[in-house]
Amino acid sequence: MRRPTLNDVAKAAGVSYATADRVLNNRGSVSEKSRKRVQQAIADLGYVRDQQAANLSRRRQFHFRFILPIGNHSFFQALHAAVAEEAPVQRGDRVNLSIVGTPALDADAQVAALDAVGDDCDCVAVVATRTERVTAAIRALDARGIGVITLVSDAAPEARRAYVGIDNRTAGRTAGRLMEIAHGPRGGLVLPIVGVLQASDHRDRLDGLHDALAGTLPAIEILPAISVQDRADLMRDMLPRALAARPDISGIYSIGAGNRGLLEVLAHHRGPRPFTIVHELTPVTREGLSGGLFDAVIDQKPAQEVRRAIEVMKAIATGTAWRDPARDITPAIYVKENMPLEGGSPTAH
Amino acid sequence: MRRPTLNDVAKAAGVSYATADRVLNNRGSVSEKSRKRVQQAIADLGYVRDQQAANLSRRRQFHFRFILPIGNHSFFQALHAAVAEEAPVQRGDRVNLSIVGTPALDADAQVAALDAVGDDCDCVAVVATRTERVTAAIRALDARGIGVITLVSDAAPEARRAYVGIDNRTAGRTAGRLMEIAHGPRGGLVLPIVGVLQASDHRDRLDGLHDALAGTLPAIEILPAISVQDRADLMRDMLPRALAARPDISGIYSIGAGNRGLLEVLAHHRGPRPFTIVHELTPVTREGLSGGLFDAVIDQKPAQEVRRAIEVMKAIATGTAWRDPARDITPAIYVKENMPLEGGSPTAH
DNA sequence: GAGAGGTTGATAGACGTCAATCAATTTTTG
DNA sequence: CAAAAATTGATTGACGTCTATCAACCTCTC
Repeated sequence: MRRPTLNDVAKAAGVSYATADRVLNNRGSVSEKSRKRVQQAIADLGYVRDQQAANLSRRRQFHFRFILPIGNHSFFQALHAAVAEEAPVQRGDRVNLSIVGTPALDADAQVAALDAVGDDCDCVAVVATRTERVTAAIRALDARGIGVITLVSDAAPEARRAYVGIDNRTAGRTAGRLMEIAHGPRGGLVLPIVGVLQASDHRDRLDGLHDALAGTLPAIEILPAISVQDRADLMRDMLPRALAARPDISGIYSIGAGNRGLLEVLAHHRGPRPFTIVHELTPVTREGLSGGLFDAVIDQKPAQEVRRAIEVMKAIATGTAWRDPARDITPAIYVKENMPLEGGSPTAH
Repeated sequence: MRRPTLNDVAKAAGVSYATADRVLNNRGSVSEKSRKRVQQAIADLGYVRDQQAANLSRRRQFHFRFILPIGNHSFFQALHAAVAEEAPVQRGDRVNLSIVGTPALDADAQVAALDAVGDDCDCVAVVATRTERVTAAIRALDARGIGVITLVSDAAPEARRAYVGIDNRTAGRTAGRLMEIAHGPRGGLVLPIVGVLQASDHRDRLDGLHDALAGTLPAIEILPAISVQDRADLMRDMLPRALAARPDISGIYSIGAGNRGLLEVLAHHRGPRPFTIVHELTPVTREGLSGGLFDAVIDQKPAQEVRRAIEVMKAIATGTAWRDPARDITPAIYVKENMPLEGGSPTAH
């Protein structure tokens, strides 16, 4: 009934504990014969190393660092909160999380944060911009034996060990598909709103939108994107003019932040309301959904991403295999009805 | 740098290890003064019990049993596969999973499986039908000190410790919202297809659909549901007649299984294709999405549910708090574009 | 057949916690 | 104030693995 220990394996193989250990952790020298017998015994008994005892004995502590943008975007705040919420839980499992904030979009700050990572750190997760310097800093860390994964935005695909986050082009295509569904057999005109077009994730989403709507018949046209710098005030300023200029706008795809402004503009909008898709489930976008001013939210589920990132980092640190995060991290679609409950604290018992 | 141990706490509190231990695990008798000082020291040092060492010492093994329906539905197979896939991973963490299959919808078999659970089992997850007998069996297990959670279908809400799965009424409402989006300013006629209406989850989804479409203007009407017993052959048989009887059907909501048949019927359907929503991401529904015959899939992400279930069971077994699963388990909406990649094996390195 | 090198067995002390025991001390009670 | 009860300290042996050391053995080679 009890699960087999390495001692059981050794007995079954007819060798000493020491030899079984040498095979398991391949150290020392072992004859081919003994190796075979031990491996056979492991297979026969279905032995699985007790990770917890192993970690204890190795006095293995994991130290993972998250380098996250700071800013007043709710999304970054949610990401930050997700990491902070995991920290105490993970501590009980010998995993220590630390967070360093950098100003959003500031590559130099990101590089500095990467360079500042100490040698006691096992793995780093960074939300970075795609820059030569950042790539170099990631490579430098890797050379020091510290794996780096990218989070949310896949900067430095050549240097990072893994990327945990959605594919933004896919997200844009998804938005396009929803637009198409909403337009049905009619044509239409979609206004994309970005933060800055230089941001690769915004560009990717926009490209995805174009992918999805290319060749729809009757045509759903896409206006040139307006850029509001992720700021609600600019949204309040620029969007009404865009809407006035083209009263036939039938869809809005808000690619970045500043959705508080979008919400207000839509609330005062006269005439048929454009079908509106926004990104990230935040207090504002929740409000938009439940109030019926936003129709769909495309979300990347930051809490889930953080948990996934920790899993991958553990795998990297222990040298075990991991599942490709791209497999299960896809943009989620929320409408009013399937929006998850907010917050919620642990249920006692 | 090193994280504090209980020994450090004891020293800081100026008491012996034994006393600190008595406070931590509240056993034995401790004076109020000592208790205060130890708790203060715990807070000061930020001590967190090392779960892994604790489990090791307690020689704590968890045994969790999954009682799952067997059947040729891809969804059940996916659920089964998800548990099987987690098993070896969890073993390394002292968690042993076992699976027992029961014929779908067979309450007696479920009761038998519940009754057969041994005392070495710490917690049970069951996909059960809602029946008095099942509820009684769950209560009996609980009385023996074995917690039971329900999975996928919330049978026995009064007796189970937790429910891990989507709210089916919410799922139905979500489908209704998508129908509304797809119909835009036009009215329409939706045909719901259920397995058996007696199944409470199917009934809930249908109710949800009615919730969401009640009062739409212009009206989206809902036909009486046809029942295909979750069988593709009945689907092939009954659906074409239903479609022929009402050529103005503009939407199909397939609530249960048998979608292979639906796919074939739609492939041969003449005239404008109804907007089609199905449940569960399976090989068939994937095929339907990518081929453009299905428009949306509502999925409950069985793999994620299984992981969540294990987390909750661990919490129940250790007596710690858990987050309400309802918080993050909501029906997912997939369209062609955001459908996750299938399968995928671990990535080495 | 002596020495070198490869292989094996036995053993021991961590790691942090649990669970238990026993003696010593303090506090409470009658 | 003595006896009883409550509290405390000190210690010990698990749990399963890691890591290291040392002696013993085997198989070559020169």
